[in-house]
Amino acid sequence: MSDSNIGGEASILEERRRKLDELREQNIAYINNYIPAHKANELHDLYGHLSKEALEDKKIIDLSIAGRIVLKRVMGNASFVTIRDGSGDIQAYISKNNLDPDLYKNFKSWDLGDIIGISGNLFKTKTEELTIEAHSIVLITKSLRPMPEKHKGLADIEIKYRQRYLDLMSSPTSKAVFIKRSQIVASVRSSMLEDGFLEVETPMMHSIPGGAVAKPFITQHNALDRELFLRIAPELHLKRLLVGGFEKVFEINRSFRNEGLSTKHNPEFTMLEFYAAFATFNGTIDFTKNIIQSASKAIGNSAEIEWDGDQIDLSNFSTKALNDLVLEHNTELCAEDLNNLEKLRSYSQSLKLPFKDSWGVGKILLEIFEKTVESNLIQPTFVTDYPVEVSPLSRRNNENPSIADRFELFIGGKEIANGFCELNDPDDQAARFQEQVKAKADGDDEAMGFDEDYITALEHGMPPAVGVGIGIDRLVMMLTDQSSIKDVILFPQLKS
RNA sequence: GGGUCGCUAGCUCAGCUGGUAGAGCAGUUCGCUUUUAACGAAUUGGUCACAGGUUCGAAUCCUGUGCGACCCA
Repeated sequence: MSDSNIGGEASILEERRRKLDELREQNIAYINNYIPAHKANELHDLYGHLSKEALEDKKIIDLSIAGRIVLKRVMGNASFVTIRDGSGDIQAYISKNNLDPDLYKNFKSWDLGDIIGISGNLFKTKTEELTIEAHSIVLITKSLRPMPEKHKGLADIEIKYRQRYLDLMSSPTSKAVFIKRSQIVASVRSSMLEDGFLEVETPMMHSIPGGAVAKPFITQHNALDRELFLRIAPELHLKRLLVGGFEKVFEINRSFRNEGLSTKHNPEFTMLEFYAAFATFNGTIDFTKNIIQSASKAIGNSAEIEWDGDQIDLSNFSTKALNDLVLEHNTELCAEDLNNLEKLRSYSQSLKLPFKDSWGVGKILLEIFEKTVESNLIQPTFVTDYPVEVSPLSRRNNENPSIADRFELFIGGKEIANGFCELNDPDDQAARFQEQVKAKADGDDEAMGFDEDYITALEHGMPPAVGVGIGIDRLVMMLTDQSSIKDVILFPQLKS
């Protein structure tokens, strides 16, 4: 023990190592053959409702559980410990009377964080708490480092993310979010499968980044001596599958975008994308709504949820055209202004929006929409009639070729889904790629490249189709009332 | 990139207009056989993020750096 730090961190660790050394000497360190027969919550579910007397009459004996000591109350010759396993917490009563006296003495030196096994009988204390009366106990895994503070838990947000296991072991509410995330993904997946979609996996390493407007990560394939890009979206590969004859496909997996970190953006994030041939635009809007409602139900939410202080009614989705919303939230503009480039330019400058000479009416309109409308769309709203200019992969509307058959879903002021009728005219698609290439040359590093192979695929004929992308991380944030994406991703990207 | 706030014991946090560092938890020791953040007694533990400056004297005031959080772009 170092003289300079008696009682400090070093001595805390040394004290626990000393205890471990004793276990090693007795050959009982890190034992590997303890298989508990029960889980904490299973016992609560089966017996929690019984009264103290009824439980005594039932004589529930020979139970065993294993988990981490999270609370410990020693009273001379008897003690209570709270054990946390994968399912939850349960209390155990450990009395010297029921154990070898030396074992009880050893038990008193066991620490918070140690993983132990307990077997015995079930009873209720005089305050009616379900408790295991221990007849044998065993220290399964010694913990050499102290757990987070037992009342307040982890306050250091960086440790919470970098050492997520500490957060999970000490915060049941944090753990619950990730359980719900899993249930949401499972629900989304079963919505897709039940509707006859085929789950597929397409490449994450692309030769040409495409399918979205974003900066890619660049990586290097050594043997091929070639640059590759981490995908920014799976879209173009999924649509190649429509050409191949799969009519309903989906993928739930990671995409990567090389942008800053924020409470709403993680560089790697999870998306659902699905494509259905011969589907209708309105039917797809309806299906998207159902996916979200089912996922919310799957984690036990009611129709009304709270997100970031907003009350959101998930039973009521509305549909509005983008132009109507822009007019509604910008009373200085009239309908004719929305086709007037000069008017829109001066208006967007008055809002101090970014601006480029190359931008047409559509792009400026979208900037105005994002600035003045988006954050107001608290209740679920499908926004339709997007400009073609900002929808390089969408089919043109039959009546109005300057708008796309496209929708975006906003809830809580945030974009949750993006869907559109897919462009399957290879010549139109080639022209749109050409415009993207030009924008890239003009310095737009988010613009797409020209994907010749994809054009070839379209030339073979892609059936008319509708496709949708749903940001799973944001969906989980919404359904679990989290305001930071870092709280729904187990190991979020952090600075440095 | 700009602004605001933070960094004190292993953990969670106090520490006022400058006077030389505190509590709770955890640890250690003792007592206690139905506790509930168990309790009671004692005790250990600090390069006050780092580097300068002002001052007789700096955790505290000033400057810079690092790390982090939030807001804005």
